[in-house]
Amino acid sequence: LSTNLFETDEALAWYVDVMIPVPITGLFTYRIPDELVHIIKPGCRVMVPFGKRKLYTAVVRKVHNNAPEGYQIHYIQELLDEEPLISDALLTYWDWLASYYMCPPGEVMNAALPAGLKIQSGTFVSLNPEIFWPDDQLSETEMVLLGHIEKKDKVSISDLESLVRSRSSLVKMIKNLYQQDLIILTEDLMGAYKPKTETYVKLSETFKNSDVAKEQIAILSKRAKKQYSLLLLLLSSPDFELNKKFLVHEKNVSPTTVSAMKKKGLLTEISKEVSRINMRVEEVLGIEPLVDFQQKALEQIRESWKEKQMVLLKAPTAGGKTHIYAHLIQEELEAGRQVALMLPEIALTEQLVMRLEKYFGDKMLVNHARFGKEAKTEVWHKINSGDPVLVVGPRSVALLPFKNPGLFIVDEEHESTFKQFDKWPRYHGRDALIKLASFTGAKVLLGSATPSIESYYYGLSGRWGLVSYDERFSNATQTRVQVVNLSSDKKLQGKRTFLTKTLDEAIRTTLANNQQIILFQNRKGYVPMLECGVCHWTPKCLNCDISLTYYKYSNNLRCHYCGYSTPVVSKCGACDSVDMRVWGFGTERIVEEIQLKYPGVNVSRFDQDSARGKDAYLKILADFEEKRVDILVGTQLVIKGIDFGNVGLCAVINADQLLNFPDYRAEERTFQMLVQLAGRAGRRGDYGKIIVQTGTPKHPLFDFLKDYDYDEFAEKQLAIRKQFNYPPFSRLIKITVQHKDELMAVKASELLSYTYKKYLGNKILGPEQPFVGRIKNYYLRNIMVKLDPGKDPITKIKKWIEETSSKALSENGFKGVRLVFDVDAF
DNA sequence: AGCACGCCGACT
DNA sequence: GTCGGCGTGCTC
Repeated sequence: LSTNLFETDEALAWYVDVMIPVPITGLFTYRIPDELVHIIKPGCRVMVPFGKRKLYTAVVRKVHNNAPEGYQIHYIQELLDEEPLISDALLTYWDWLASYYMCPPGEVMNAALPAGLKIQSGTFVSLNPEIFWPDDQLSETEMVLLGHIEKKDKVSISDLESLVRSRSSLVKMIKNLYQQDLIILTEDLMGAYKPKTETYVKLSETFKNSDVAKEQIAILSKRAKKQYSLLLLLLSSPDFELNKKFLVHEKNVSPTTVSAMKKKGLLTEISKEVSRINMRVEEVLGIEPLVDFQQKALEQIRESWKEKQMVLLKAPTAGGKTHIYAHLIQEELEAGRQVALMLPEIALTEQLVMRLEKYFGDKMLVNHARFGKEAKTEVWHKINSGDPVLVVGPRSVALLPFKNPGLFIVDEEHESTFKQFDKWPRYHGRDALIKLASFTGAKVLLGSATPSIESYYYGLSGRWGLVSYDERFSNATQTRVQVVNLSSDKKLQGKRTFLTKTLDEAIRTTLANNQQIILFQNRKGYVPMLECGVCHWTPKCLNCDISLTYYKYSNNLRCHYCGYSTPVVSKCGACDSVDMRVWGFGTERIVEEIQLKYPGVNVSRFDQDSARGKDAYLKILADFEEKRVDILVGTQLVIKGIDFGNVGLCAVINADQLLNFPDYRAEERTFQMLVQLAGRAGRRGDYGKIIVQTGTPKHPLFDFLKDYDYDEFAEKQLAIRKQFNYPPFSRLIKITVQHKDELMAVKASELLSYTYKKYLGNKILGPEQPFVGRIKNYYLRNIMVKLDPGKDPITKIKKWIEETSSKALSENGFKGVRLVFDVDAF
């Protein structure tokens, strides 16, 4: 090598900073192998060794030649993308998500990249072919393991985990087997995207010669009728090839015919990559024309977009928002731009999705959690390619790599399920999409019958466009609301039933009219708790500070926070009394009482428990739609999932549970739920009725509900929010301090609060014990940060909090403290 | 997140 | 005396 060449290379960039999908804040530096120096760019994926022997997929953020000091640097193992897969714009958006939601960047990457694009190394075990018998005696489990390895030829360590008690014992046994040379360990990559292939049958090249073709046709037409007809089929097909599966299933061609002709060299079989998405290319229907009030709204939306990027559409349930969406989507697709439609729970919006599929056919993709990892990877690639398509999906559509988006729609924008609260990144799908729109220039349309108080405020204040109408389709009528006082009904005083006289009569009348009924109770299980009639002792979860819910069907007690379950107790744990009483009503108990009270009536339950499994919810809904069920009892699922016409009565068993929820959004959420529930009744012609049972019938919320006066309700709410400085007038960050030791949780949270207050003063509230003070054996304390969006440097403060928290804890000797930041917490 | 090291209680 | 639990620290 000449000295010159060496010097040239020396001047080039030799290092990369990469992000790795692990929950660690910060980037990691690797050395670029010489042959890749010119090629690696930010946005490329690379394989890097990280930690003990594991290989991870990392994304390059920066290429530089500042040699790092103080640690042994490793080389990039492999380059996965010749050209950057992640665009600069997308990387900027990831950075925003990480800093806004106070989340490690690696976790954003983890959530935003589908599994098929995140290859990892894993250890695989196979039998050593040279050794047949162990030196030592092996344990029974070790023999089982060996048998399993032999059967499967090559198994990943994680596949063996199910065969043993614990992971650590598995590692021990694997080590033992390895030391005896009985097995071979290899490190292999796993998780890579695998394209789906199908077999095609193609005529051989020899047929290009028409003489050969004529000759074969002549031979086969006489002697082999089946082969002859297959030959004709292929000759009349483009490229002389056809899908084998299609031939076998649709054209009655037997595989033997194919192989016979293959033997003669007349045709070949080829494997072709096919798409997992866009499978349903059914007949595409035209979108129905809009009626006048929809048309007017559409024009107002377009008008607003001329000045403002964001438009809020407030339109009643059964007001035909979907048609307006469809027309707008159509326009964008025709202009060659991408569109996203975000829906709260895709499983419950099957009807909407099916309707849209009819309009947009193969231009529509569904990003469903139920789809496998490969299909999701294909959706990701399709969006990343910039093709003008519509993506419909839950909050995670906000993490897709849009290239040329024209429009983002968020339906039911007030829904709290758009906020991820249980894992990183704790993002709000709607808000993230709004930010993405500001990066990409896409227009945004938010739709709801009962907008979130925040959105409505932005609409009213003119920051966003606000379009609203009250018209519904002529055959849908407004439901009449009746509020029933629970505390005045004497029978209910003893808590033996949930049926007030009013509700009972309404149920009988509705059944007599051959109409269906929905009963809403936001509690699953049989009863929320058991209680000793003597000393008031209650069985509690071992791991959480919450009373166990009693399930009669499975005869056990369960914790809704950690999943702990235990056989039902018949004796009081404190005083041994056998006088255990049930307390309150869950959906199971309501179903039971309805069955007793109205014999012969078909009752069904719709909650997370009964709708478990892939198609269970579809079955429940179909039964209800086809009137095999008269009364449907359910949790929140019934207010989202039901959209058919014969419901004459909706009833809320106890609205106080919603209303008394300890957070500033309780009233807003209750109002939204009740209005939505009301929208389920009386959709086709007849007047529907809604009954709300409550202990506080004088609550002003019910007056707004009776008049369907969202505007008044929202204005009242805004006044309260302003008075107590809640969003949209402030921004909230909830910081949860968790520790296995309660005293440590208290001390750590006090230290943090004290530390924050030195800089942020009265913007810091707490620490205080949350509603459930212990979950999964971790004691919890919450600290709230209340910031002023107009004055406070919020981004800077968040960064400061992130840096200061861990520093303060380690400087004061705290160990084992877990911190969760939840920005815009619900 | 994974993984190893190291410390402590429960069994041969 | 060892096995196996999990708390702690580190990863370019």
